[in-house]
Amino acid sequence: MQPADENLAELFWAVARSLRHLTKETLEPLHVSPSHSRALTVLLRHGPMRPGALAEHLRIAPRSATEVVDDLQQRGLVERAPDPADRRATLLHLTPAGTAIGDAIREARHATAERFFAGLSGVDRAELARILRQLRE
Amino acid sequence: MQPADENLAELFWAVARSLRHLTKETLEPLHVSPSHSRALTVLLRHGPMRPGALAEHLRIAPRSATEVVDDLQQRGLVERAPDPADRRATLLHLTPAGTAIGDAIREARHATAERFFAGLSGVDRAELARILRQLRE
DNA sequence: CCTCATGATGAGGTAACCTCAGCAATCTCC
DNA sequence: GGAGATTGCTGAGGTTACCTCATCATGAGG
Repeated sequence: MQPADENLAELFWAVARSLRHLTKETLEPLHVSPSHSRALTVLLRHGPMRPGALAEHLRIAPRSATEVVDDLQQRGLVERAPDPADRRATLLHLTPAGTAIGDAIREARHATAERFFAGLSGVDRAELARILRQLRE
Repeated sequence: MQPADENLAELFWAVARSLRHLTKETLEPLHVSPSHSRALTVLLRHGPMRPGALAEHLRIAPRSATEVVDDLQQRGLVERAPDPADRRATLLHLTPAGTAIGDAIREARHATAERFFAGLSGVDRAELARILRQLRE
């Protein structure tokens, strides 16, 4: 029964690919790249934070977060403010425009998930969630 | 019950991330990048083909396939031969070294899948496969 | 107050893609 | 049996999303 496992992994990646494409499609009209949308989502969810913390959330190097923030700031979606607790640090916070886009991203993602998993029965969704949760450990 | 769907997508991505990391780890000792390993796998599976066909399999632009082939050829894993059927075209085929690495990749992938899905019962694996197949349409 | 750690960033690099342009070879169709 | 469009590959050059290493200011502990 070994070969089934390789197929399971392949199946998984095939599904991941569709979901990624669908998500990308949904996010396209908002004109945000995947990496930017991830950053905005983190900031929306967890509130103002330092670039270093953002990097941790995104699992990228601190230097790379700087770059993402540069882009986002240039587009007027986030702002850098001095951190009152530490004069080396800066605090990132969303501008109103950034919050708006963040909300739109959240909604778009939600709609995508809805559409993607629509073919599944309620029972199957629950099953899938249970199994995935187990795989995540 | 809407929010469950967003969680489902997130869960899915979390699991995808673990699987990707595990796979990367397993493939590391072979010193092949993900994109190279994908190309080798395709060639191993489907035999000699033109760069254009390889590009289709990998879902990348033909020009990008040329690049992958350049790297692989430089490492002595694939060779370009003229296509007897069309003098514009070239046929790619694996060298013995390329075949060896391809086999090693296949085995490593298999072992990874085995390890990753080991925590699931046989029933759950079947369930997961069934649901994923449905999502893939 | 000196040393070492930490937060951010400048400089420069890489992998894996892309488009566009150009050159052969082939195919189409009159 | 060409003229013209099409196909197959690749050179040139660009983009995205990362990376490491060096630098500079600030902060914390002996």
